[in-house]
Amino acid sequence: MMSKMTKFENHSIAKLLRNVAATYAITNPKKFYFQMIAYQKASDIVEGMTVQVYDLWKENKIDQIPGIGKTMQEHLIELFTTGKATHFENIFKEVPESVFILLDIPTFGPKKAYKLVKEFNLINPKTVISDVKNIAKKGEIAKLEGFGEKSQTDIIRSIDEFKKGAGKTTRMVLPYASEIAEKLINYLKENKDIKQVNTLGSLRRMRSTVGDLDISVASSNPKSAISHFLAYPYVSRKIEEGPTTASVLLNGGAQVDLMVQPPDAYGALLQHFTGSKAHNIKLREFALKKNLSLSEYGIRPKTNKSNDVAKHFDTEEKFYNAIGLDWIPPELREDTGEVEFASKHSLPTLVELKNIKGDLHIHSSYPIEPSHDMGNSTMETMLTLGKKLGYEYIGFSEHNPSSSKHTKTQVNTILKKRFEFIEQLNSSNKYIRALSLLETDILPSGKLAIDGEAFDYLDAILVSIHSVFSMNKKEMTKRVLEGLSHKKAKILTHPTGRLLTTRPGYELDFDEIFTFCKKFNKAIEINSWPQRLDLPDTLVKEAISYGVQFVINTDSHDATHMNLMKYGVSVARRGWATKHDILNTLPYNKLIEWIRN
DNA sequence: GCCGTTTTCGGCCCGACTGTTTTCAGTCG
Repeated sequence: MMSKMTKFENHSIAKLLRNVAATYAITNPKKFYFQMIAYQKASDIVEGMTVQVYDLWKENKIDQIPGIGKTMQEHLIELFTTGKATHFENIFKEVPESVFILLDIPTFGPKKAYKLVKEFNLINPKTVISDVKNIAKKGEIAKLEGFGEKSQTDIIRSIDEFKKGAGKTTRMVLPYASEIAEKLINYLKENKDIKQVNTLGSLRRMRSTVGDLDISVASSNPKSAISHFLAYPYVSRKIEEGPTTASVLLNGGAQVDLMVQPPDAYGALLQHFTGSKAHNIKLREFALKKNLSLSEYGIRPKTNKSNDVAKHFDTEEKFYNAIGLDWIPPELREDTGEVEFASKHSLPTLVELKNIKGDLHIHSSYPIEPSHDMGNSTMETMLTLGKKLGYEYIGFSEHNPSSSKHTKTQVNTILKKRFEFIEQLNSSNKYIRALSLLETDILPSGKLAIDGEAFDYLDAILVSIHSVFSMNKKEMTKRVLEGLSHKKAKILTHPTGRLLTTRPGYELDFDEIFTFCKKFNKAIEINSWPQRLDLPDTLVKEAISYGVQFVINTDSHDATHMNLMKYGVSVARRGWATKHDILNTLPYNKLIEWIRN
């Protein structure tokens, strides 16, 4: 089962499309130049999607992916239907499979990979990587035209680093990347020549996972800024160094790219390296229609003479305004319509961390004898921190008491005692309200893990899937909707069940889920836990189009986790959510109306 | 191969850095 699933996952489809582009690059790059670009672009798009192309096809929505036109759709449909795409198989005949294996190694592109495979006849895909390394060690590669001693040692090092896991496809979860970046930024700020430091790239756009760390620096003395950067104690190796850029590998394996510009031209730099690539291409095409050419240096008129000096901008706002656009929040820069909205001055006002008035998914250390993991911090500690964060309410949502280890009467007794304890907390604390909630398992049957009297001690429940992930889409959707049907079930937590970099998620029919939630006034959770960030941003955007509302929660199991809220907010922002889409931006009296109705 | 506020034909973002060259090709973002 797994092998078939894997074959149709986005990552595999992206790799397939990338291989098509590579084949064109090898066989006839002049004739197939624009096909090559089109396939590479399509590959990037698929790699970045959080919805599965395969699912879109099953829902008859495969024609809704920008960058994948009629021809590619036909090939993919053939692939999904029959297991192979004839056109792709035919063109792959021109290139040994081992070439595609080498493409996963950083610094290996189509030309280099093909040349090595061809010259040394390395046609075994299972051994090709070690074969290349052995040949390099023997000194054979340096003898080839276009290669030399330096590139030969670079090849050996690239392979070694790749084997250690520093590949093109390894990504870090956002909060982890943010932490590494913050340390580096604090270090960079120690230098007098560095006026301003920013995160760029997917880190600034707050994507759920981040590949390289991109950092920009405003400085009138780039040389000093770059040498300070290269002297960072945690650098394991310099990758490259130029007058305005430098790249290094850190000890932990993360790559950092640094860009420097003087303060008066800093706006264009920020814009360019924040990306995304697709956003920048859209932006430049938009500007070209106004006869303007954009680059990381600024804006110049599009003429045949290349000696025009680019007009500089100190801020990003001025850069966007100069081409007739409103400033676009980084989270929206994915080429999903933001340029059109900015040109019509109709971008949404995105929800912000400061709009959040409470957190409804908190696991305290209250002895509830739960079915799953329990929290580390007391309710009192978490309420105190909640007040510090400016919250009006905290919802305690421990896992339901384990049903295998307790009788119904015991469960009722535990929940009753907990309810009285929470009431007592509320009577002695007028600054922040505590709600009695419960993260309740939806059992494979669709039944909830508690019933009857237990509900009398709960303001509402959050429902979730914690077992038997392998059900098919239809069964799983039925299971979730049945659980969500209970009058007190108000929030569906971490709806896809994905764990970033670990496991995909279970299958759900989100058309049905969203329609149901809208009809019965149920909310969907945006879970801020670093490995979850679930519901994913693209599904958030889709849910909003159904009119579904959200609650952004941290799923804290410790008081320190309560600070993760900003990452959940970033998911909402990437899904184009305003504060009106987020229920826990409501003040307590409004929120409790929704909870109780 | 994709796409549409000059277009269903005729365009397709813009530049940095490295290594191998002696003016450029390859890779990357």
